[in-house]
Amino acid sequence: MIYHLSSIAKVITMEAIETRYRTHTCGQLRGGDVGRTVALAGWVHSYRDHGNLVFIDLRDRDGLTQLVFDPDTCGKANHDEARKLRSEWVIGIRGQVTARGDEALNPKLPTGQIEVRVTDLTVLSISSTPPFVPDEHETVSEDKRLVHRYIDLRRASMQQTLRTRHRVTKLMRDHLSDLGFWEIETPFLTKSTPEGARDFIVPSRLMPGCFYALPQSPQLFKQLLMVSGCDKYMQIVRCFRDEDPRADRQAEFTQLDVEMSFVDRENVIAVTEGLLRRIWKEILGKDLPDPIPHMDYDQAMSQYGSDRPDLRYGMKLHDITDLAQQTDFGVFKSAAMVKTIAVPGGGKLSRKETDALADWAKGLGAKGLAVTKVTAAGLDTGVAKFLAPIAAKLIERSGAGDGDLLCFAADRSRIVHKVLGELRLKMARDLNLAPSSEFAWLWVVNFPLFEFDEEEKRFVSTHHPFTAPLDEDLSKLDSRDRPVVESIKSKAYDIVVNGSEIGGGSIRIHRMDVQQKVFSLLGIDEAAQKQKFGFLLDALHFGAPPHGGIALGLDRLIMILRGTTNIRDVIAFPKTQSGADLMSGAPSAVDDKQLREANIRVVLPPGKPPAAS
RNA sequence: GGGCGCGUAGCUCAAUUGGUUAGAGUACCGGACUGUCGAUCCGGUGGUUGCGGGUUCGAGUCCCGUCGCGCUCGCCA
Repeated sequence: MIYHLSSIAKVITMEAIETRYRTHTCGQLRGGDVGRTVALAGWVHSYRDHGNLVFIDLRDRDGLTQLVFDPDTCGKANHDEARKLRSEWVIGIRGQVTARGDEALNPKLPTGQIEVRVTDLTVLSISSTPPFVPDEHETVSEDKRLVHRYIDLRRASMQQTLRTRHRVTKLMRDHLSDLGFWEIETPFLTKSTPEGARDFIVPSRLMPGCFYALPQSPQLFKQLLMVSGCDKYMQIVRCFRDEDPRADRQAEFTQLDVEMSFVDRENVIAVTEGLLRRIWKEILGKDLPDPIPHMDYDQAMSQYGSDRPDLRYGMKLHDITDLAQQTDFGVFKSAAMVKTIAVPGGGKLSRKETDALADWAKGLGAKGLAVTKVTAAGLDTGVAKFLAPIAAKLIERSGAGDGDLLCFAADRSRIVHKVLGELRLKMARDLNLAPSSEFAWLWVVNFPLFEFDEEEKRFVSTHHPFTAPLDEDLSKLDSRDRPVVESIKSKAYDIVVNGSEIGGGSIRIHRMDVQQKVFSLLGIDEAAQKQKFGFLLDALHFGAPPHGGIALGLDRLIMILRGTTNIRDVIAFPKTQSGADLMSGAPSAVDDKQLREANIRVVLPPGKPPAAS
C-alpha cells in the first residue's frame, strides 16, 4: 500500500483541550516548550529498555513524543512500572519537557528536538499482546486489519486519511453553505426504484409483506426539494446499491449530493469546479486548470475508447478503417471499424508478451489483437507484411515513432473502443506511463440520452430517466427510429480526473410532457409510471422550476487525494467483497422472533446450510 | 454466477521432484545493559500447514470438495 504522504502540504497538529489527563497532545511539543511541566496521555507505541534508562514513544492521533524514565527523576516505583509497559498500553504521564542533546535529536519526528522526562506514571489501561502493531513499517494482511479495525485505524496513515476525509467534508459544507446551499436530510427508508442497481430492501413490520428500499441515491427527493422551493440543496449522504463490490466500489458509499434551481449546465459546473478547486488547494496545495476543459462524449469514445479518459498520457485511438480497405488483410477489410494506438516504447515487448496481449484482448470480446513494431526502417514483425501498402500513411496518421508498438482492433465500434480503451490503460500501467503526482481534469459532456439494450431489446437511460435532453433534440423524442433516438444528446455531465469518474449530474426534466415522452420511449407505461414515480410526476404538475445538480463520489475523491487504489483504505469500517464486516460479523442470521415480527420466512437456496446466528 | 491468485507460529514469510523432528525474522517470556529512537546482546516458549475427504510406504507440497480473503468479468440508471 503506497501513500504519497509527502504531498500533504503541512503537518497539522491539534490543540489539546486541557483535562485531568493531559495538557498537550503527543504531536504538539517543540523546542520552545523546553522547561514546561506537561501531562500527556496516549498509547505505548514502542519501548526501549536499557535497564536503567527506559524510553517510551507515546502515541496519540497527533504524533509521537519520546518519554524518558530515569530513576533519578521518576523514582524507583515509576521506573519499575515503566519497565513493564508493553505495546498499546494506555498511559498518562507528567514530566518536564527537556531539550535533547545534539546527538540525541530525532529528525524523523516533528517532536524530535525534545523529550519528556517523566516524574509521574499512571497506567490507564493495559493491552493484551496485539495481533499486530499499528506501525507503518509493518505489513499486515488486509483481513487481519479488518478484523481488528480499531487497531489498524491507529496507524498514522489511516488517521491521516480520516483527518483528510473530515477536512474535505467540512470544506464541502462550508463552501456550499457560503453559496447559499442548505443541507437537508432525505429518507433512508424509501421506495424501491425499478431502473438501475439492485436495491437493498427492508421489511415493514406495520405493513406485512411490504418493503422499504434503501436509497441508491436521493435523486427523486432532491428534485422534490427543488419543486418545494428550497432552491439550493446539498447533503453528504450514504447511498446503497446491492451489487458486487470492486476495488473502488462498496455496496454502501458516500456522495456529496447537490441540486440547484434556475440553473443551466454551466452553473452547476462552475459551482462544482469552485469547490474542487478549493479542496485541491487546501488539502494538496495544488491548483486546478481554470476552466477545466470539456470534451464531448463522442470524442472521448472515438479518441480514447472510454467515457472517462485518462489524459495523463497520449496513445489516442486513430481511425484507419479507410486505409485498412487498401490492404489484403481479410480481418481488416471485412471489419466495420479498424483503429490503432501507438504504444510508446512498446517495441521492446517480446513475441510472447504481444501474444499474451492478444489473449487478453480476446477476454474482452475481441477476436484478437494485431500488432506491429515501428522501426527507423518502417514496420517490422507481426502483421507488418499486410500493411506494407499503407505503412507510410499509418505511421503518419498514428504519429508513431521508432520503438513504438502499433496495436490494431478490427470489429464493431463498440468492441474496438472497449479493447483499445482498456489497452491504453493496461499499457500505461505496465509501462508506467502515467505520472503519479499529476492530475488530468476533464468534464465529459453531451452524453447520449439513451442507449439500446441489446438483451432486453429496448432503450435504457444512459444517466437516469429524469435527465433532460438538449433543447435542440426535444423534437426527436417522438421518434422510435433507432438511429434518431440514439442521436439524442442529454444535458448530463461527468467530472473525470486521471481516468476516474468522481462525479456526474445533469439538468433535469422539469416539464411534465417531456418527462412522459421519456418514460414512453423507455417503455414504462402510464400505469407503471404512476406506480413507480407517481409522486415525482404529481410534483411536476404543480410548478417545478428548471433545476439540475450533481453528485460527487466522496470515497473516490478521498482515494485520489490520498493516492490509494483501494476504497477500503478511505472508509473507517468497510466491508469485504462478500459484503461482510469482519469486525462485527455482519451480516448474520436473526432469531425467529425477529423474523416473525417482520413477517419474513427464510428460504435458503438448495445445498446452503443455514448461517450461524 | 464465471475466471485467476492467495491461505504454514500472534504477525510477515521460507520449506528442493512428494521424503528425517515444518524453519527464519519479528512479536511474546526470562536475563544483561545509562542515550536509545525499527535499540543491542544471551536464552526460551510458540504449529489442527483454513476445514473435510482422497491418492501414496510417506502429503505443507498432488487430486476432489468446501470455507475465507483479494483482483477481475458479468453487474453497478
